[in-house]
Amino acid sequence: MTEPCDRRWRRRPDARPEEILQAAMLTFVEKGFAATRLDDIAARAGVSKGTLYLYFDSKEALFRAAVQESVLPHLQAAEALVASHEGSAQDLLRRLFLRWAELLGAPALGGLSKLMIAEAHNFPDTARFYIDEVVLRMRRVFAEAFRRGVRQGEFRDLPVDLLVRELTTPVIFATVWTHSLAAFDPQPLDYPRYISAHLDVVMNGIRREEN
Amino acid sequence: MTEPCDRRWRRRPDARPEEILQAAMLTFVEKGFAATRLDDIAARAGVSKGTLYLYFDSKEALFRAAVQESVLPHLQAAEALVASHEGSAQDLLRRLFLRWAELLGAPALGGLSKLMIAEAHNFPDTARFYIDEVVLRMRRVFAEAFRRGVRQGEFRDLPVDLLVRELTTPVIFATVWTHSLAAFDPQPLDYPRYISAHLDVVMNGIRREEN
Amino acid sequence: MTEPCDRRWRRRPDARPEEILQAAMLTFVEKGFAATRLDDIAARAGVSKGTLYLYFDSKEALFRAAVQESVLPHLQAAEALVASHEGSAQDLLRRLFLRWAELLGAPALGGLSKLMIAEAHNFPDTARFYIDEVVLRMRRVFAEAFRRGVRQGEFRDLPVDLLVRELTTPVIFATVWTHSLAAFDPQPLDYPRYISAHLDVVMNGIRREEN
Amino acid sequence: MTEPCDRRWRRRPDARPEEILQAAMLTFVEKGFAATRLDDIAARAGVSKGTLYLYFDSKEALFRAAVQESVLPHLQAAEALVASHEGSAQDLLRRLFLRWAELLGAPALGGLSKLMIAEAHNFPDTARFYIDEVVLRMRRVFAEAFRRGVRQGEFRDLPVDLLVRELTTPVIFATVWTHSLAAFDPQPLDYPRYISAHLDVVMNGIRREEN
DNA sequence: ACTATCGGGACCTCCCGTTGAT
DNA sequence: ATCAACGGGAGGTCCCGATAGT
Repeated sequence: MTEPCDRRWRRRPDARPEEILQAAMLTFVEKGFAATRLDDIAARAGVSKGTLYLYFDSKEALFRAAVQESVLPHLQAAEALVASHEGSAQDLLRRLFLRWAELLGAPALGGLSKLMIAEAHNFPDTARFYIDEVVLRMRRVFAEAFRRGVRQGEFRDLPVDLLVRELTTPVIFATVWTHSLAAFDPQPLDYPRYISAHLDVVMNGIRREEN
Repeated sequence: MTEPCDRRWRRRPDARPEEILQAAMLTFVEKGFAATRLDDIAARAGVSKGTLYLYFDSKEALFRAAVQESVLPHLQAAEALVASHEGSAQDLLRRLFLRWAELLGAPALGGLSKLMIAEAHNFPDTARFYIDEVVLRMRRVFAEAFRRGVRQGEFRDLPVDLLVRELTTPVIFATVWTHSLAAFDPQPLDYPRYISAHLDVVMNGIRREEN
Repeated sequence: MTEPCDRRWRRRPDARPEEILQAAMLTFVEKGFAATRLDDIAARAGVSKGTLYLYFDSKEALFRAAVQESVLPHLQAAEALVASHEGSAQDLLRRLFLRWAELLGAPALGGLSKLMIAEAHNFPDTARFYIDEVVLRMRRVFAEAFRRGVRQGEFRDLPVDLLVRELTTPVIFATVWTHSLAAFDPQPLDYPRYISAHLDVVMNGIRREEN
Repeated sequence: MTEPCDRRWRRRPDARPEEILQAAMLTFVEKGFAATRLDDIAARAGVSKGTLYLYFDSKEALFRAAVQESVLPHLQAAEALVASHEGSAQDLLRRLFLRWAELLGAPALGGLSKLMIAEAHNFPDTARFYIDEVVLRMRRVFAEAFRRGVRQGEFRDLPVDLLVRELTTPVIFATVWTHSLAAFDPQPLDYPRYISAHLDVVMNGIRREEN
């Protein structure tokens, strides 16, 4: 009966913080912390500048919240996948990697690496959090998948730390590049093909030759 | 009457712009464009803020000049090396790569990649310049060295573009990481060993098997 | 169906404005007009900020109402006492003074002097009201008591205006001091004793010597 | 030769801080801390708002500096007068009192009492400083003059603390009143006459009857 | 009547670019 | 050429008053 569309604003009971965080993350990724104005974030979130302060104490608090909220859910999902997976380690590693690479391909999460690289020096606390709770945690997830493959006789017994880096670093760099200089690069990167090729190389390199 | 040339305490006016550019580059790399204040740069260069405006029209002009001045000389040196080199392509490629990697290991130049990645969106013109006059130009230098090796029968005939990327990308990413999140990473990267190992892998992969 | 009158947990709506005014006065006295936030008042009154606007049009209207409401009832009581008193003028003056001093000793009314002194410049209309309807009216009450004593032969025939000031000024200042700097004064003021002593001095000074 | 008057601004090498403090004190006294805008102070001092931050870190720092700078010189002068005075204690006390009362009659210093009374609750640290370094210090100066009179047989041996309060309190209150509600009081106070009369009463009350 | 939520705007703070002066 | 001092203005922060909804 009622037509709420005409009202100047409607209450969005619980979606507001997430919408704001999403808008904040996108803008921080694009411009960096110092260059983004709260007006930008507010406009993108469709709210007023003052509204931001109903949910976050300061620009910096908003920054920290955006970083944390954008990664933690996916990390838990990745850990859950490793814990619940039954079957070959090869399959687990493939699924883990492809899902992770797909997430990093999306703007919000993909730009996060670039953002943290750019702002690490200005926000050491957040950088520490990012290293400890995102980078190292993700490395542990992949390492566990690797080790499981070794235990099950699928993979060769290689140094896990180096393997994890070998697997993840190119993806992260491709993501960073995509969200920064790729727009000006006349020799663009075909991300999906790149991901797929890289995965094949690594999987081929670690598979145990069964003769 | 006065002989200013001999006095140690007298800075040669000619050196001023370079000192300022050096200070600017270091500060921009650390904090990013928006977060660095001109007073920071001036203090680091040992001059007053007003002095900056004797040599540069604005903060942005100083940014552009710092980016350009920090790379152009080395690019010319690299191109000259390729042009003047006599001997095996293997040797040329090794020298080229190691010199380049060494330059990127130094703070001023090493942070440039991180800086451009962080600010590409805010300074599209400078990003375009960086891509065209630094990235592509460097790729051409390596590509030329590759092709020479193929012509001379030292290397296999592989797709040059991919080889160049394969060779350079890990170095750039290591540099970016070093100037950003590496300070918080408990699993640090041994840069020289990493460079050396990477070079060996690539050189081994492209060398023509002579049986 | 419902019987709201008997339920203890149900605030009587009639009391709301008074509770708000009380909270407003206490907060204004503590912090001054500009430094008190409407949220402070609302929290102290146990209501939401929006509720304030059901009873008062603006922060300034609330300020004016708080000033007026906190004094007018007592002024009427004082005038009624003078009008209805039968007996000696000495007794009237004593009772008038002690009751007045006791009122000013309470936080709500005592801080009013301080508040008006602090805000007179910012609220000339309210200051004028305060002078005309509080200060001068109170002076008239005391002056009437004085004059009655003179007429009845109890007091000497002294200039009334000066006597009123002599009687009231120290009390007002003690009140102002109590609500401001007294908290930091290592030599505190014993208010009741001070009041009593002051009254005795004045009464002694004006009493007609009957020899 | 040069006509500096036409220039948009001239450097005021050392007078700037004092000019700003003077302007700040006058504005704070008029409006209180929260209601004065830095624009007001800047305009009154004839400088830009940004210039204030060349000399003071924040609005609060400017407030504290204004309070301290406006009283400390006069306190030192008062203490020096007591230390250097030769002659009767009566003369010393008269000169001390009249000079002090004259200072409090001027707007800058006179309004300070009102300002501290109004803001004591919001700035407890500054209030403590004001009590310890201004109020108590001034009381000690007067107490010393009293005691000297007692020692020299000029004054009766009365409780010094009470005498000091008896002497100073009416002046302070008159000052406070003058800078606040006096503008609206139809029965104004003749300050010089009031000061003189009050001094006579006290001097008469403490003088030793020599029969 | 009452509250949660929000828009709008003022003010403090800070920093870029300029001016007066050496 | 160099710098201290300064104007101007933009952005973060905060709060009053208004709105949607119960």
